[in-house]
Amino acid sequence: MGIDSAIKQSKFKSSVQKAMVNIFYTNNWLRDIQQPVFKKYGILPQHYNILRIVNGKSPKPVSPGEIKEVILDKGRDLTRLVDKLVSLNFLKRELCSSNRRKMEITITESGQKIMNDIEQELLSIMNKHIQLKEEDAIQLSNLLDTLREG
Amino acid sequence: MGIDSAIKQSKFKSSVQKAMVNIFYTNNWLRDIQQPVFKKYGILPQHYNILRIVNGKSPKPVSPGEIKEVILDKGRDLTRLVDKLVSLNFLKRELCSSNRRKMEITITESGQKIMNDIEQELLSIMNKHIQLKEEDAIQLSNLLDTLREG
DNA sequence: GTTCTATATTTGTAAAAACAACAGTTGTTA
DNA sequence: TAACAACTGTTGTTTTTACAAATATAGAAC
Repeated sequence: MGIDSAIKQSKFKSSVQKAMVNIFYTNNWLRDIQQPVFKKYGILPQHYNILRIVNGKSPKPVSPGEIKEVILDKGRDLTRLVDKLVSLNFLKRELCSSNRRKMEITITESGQKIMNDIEQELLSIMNKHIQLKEEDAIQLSNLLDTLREG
Repeated sequence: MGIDSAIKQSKFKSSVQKAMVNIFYTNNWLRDIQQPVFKKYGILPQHYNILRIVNGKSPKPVSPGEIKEVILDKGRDLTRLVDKLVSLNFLKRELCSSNRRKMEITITESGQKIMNDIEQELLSIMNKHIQLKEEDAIQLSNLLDTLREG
């Protein structure tokens, strides 16, 4: 369903305006599809995002500041997001010995396991809902990059 | 900046995966640009969204249920979002006389004024940050529509 | 008219996000 | 080495969201 009929609006101020609304709408659409997976594992998308970042550097430790740099949704409350993952035993948090302002965050075995499980489920559910040709996906990504170049 | 360097990740499972991450990232990027405008007027994007919907039908009244159908971010707490707009005197809420389960929501003059003011500021700030060719914007929108067709 | 189901919105509550203020550590410089 | 600024992360508070349960009306079946 095109964006026009999805939100029952046929007039946009411009094509750029329309594309922007479409990005918001598609973002929410994707989020709603993924939500059940995260819910099943009792965490939020942001938690998963953090697990991926820490896992990506494993076995090297990562600090909250380094996570903040690359996390998709900036400006989140890292401390309490990590708190939860620590309490679930998916992450470990220790004081950095060389710089005692920093924390060293590492992923645990069960953290890696749950991350892989979620990743598989996400891929599977996405494959069910999205049929986008390779070339279209590449072009979409390029256009989004272009949009942000301004 | 391409999505790869923006989130410092060079490996994606697939082009579709990469495009999805790019949608999330771009969505947040857009939201962060618009945020100061909404903040200046003391409301949230969702409030603005509601104002636009009600204004679009004006002078015909709209019910919460009808708003829910077309709002960009579904499943929000319409009642309390409208509460705030009513308390700010941007919307009026009255019982529908023919169906007393329904509420009739209409926009006030100051609601229309603030909506137009915000719209202008958003267009202006977006023009500053986004330079996307007409044809690219159209194609982007089409690709997003295609993605959701699955 | 009574009961049952569907509709339309509101309320209660716990979780999460936003935002600012805070505290400890390090580096610099006089 | 004392004073001060910059860095790193945490805490406190208020607002918003998510989700389930509740209210109230309407329409249908009997």
